[in-house]
Amino acid sequence: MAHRWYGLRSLSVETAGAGGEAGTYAHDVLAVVLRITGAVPSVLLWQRAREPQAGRWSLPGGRLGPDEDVEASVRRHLAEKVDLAEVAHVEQLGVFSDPHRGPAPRRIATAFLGLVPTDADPAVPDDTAWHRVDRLPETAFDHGAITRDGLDRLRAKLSYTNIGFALAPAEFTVSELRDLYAAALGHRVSATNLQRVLTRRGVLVPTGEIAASGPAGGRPAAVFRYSERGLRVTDPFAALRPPGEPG
Amino acid sequence: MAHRWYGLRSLSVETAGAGGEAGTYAHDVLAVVLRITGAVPSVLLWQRAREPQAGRWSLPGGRLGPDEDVEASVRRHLAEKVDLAEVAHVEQLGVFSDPHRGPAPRRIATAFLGLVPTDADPAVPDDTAWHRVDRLPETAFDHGAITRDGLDRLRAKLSYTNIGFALAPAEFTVSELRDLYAAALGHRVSATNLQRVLTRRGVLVPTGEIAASGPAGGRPAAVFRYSERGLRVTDPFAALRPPGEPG
DNA sequence: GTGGTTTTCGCCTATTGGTCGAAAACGTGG
DNA sequence: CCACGTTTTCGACCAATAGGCGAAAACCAC
Repeated sequence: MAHRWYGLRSLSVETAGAGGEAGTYAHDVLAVVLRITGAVPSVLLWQRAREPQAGRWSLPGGRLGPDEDVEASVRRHLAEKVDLAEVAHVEQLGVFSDPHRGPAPRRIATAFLGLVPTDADPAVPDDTAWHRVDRLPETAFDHGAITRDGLDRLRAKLSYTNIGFALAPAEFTVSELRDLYAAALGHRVSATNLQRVLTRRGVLVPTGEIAASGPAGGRPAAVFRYSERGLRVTDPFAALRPPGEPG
Repeated sequence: MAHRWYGLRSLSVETAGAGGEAGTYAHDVLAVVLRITGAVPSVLLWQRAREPQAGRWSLPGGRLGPDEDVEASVRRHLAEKVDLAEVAHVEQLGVFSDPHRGPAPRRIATAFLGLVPTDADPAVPDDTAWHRVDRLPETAFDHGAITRDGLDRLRAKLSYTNIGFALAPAEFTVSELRDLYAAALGHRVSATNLQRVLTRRGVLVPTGEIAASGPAGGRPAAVFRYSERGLRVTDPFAALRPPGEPG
């Protein structure tokens, strides 16, 4: 029978060297913090000063503390690298647990995705910098793969949620938002379509203001904002919805 | 500065009682294994024989071993409760890490969703049984909430992926599939629409065979199967896709 | 064969998304 | 001050998807 261990205080009392008691593991939290810079997303990385992997770049994070859950922990560790108030959205990506994802002793990591609006440019410590995701430096451990997972998650959610609120400034024109989406998605985006889709879904609302016209002339653009500042799934998204309900 | 600990072999050498070395935690894997039984989904649970929470019902799972990642681990533990060959799909749900989700010493859990087709009726140990999700017994720890998370994930994915392949038999009629979807989603489903949507997406293909007609007469139904036995996202699902590409 | 039952298929409509081009509203330079 | 380029906005049109409904098809039982 299995599960005998459950509820036992200590199955094994041998001390497994410096790695902690057998069957327990250090648990880390990591954050893929993304921000649109110019025409591409960038990720927040810090450079390791010492072994292992000295000189390589790591995702922000740290060890899970005894009195916090993983989300509280990642927020605590993030606060050491950026102003938490600038991180507009945080969600869990998943667990990375390959026994050989780093040197012994083994570490388990729960990864998160964090998003920072373009108009925020938080100060960062000396060892920390934004790196374009299309030109990542040498990353430590599996942090490159985790970064790609985070970017994939962002791209997927841009199309069926209002997650753009966490990348955009509080107010913006449709053109600015188009550039933002194009940078995040990695392909051109139609401003016409973007505006229609997002307003029809109710995620974008006009403020009524008109932006000062750009440097090269042209018709001044209307100012919009996201109707909600928390994550919401907005796609109809459900073929086979309950009969009689609107799409 | 943070992250000093990273790379240090042992930050603290004090032994934190029976809970393992300070800063390390036992890591469990848990599985929400669902199967459509009759008109509602059921979840595989086993009844705890001893404290803590003796008599309550738990999700299958167990402790993460030193040489396996969480997915390998959950498969290994599941094999003690059901024939793994009957579990058609496994995916990660997320981490549950509330410091008070169970009695001390603290345990972290990575939860998975597992799906078993209706035509499989795997033998289970004496302490283990299927329970309708609308009539859950008293569950241990946070396993009730985790079960709900698993069910939510299944319902969401039914509408925009081919995940039904993991619930349905290898071959089936549209009516059987409609009943399956209705049970999983908890509301009526139109057979007309189900067939049209799933075939247009290419997830359902007719085998060419005709099922023996049912007990009450009626036109014999065509037999279908899923075109693919692995998970694939099938919804167009991307407003704002690259220009010039088909929807 | 007649009636009841179940499945299947063809129309019709509504909604969503994509493309295109015209009109609106600005600045600039002659 | 007026023609021109530029950018934004809006409407028209088209394609694809999804839902609803009812007729036709194919079976069983009597």
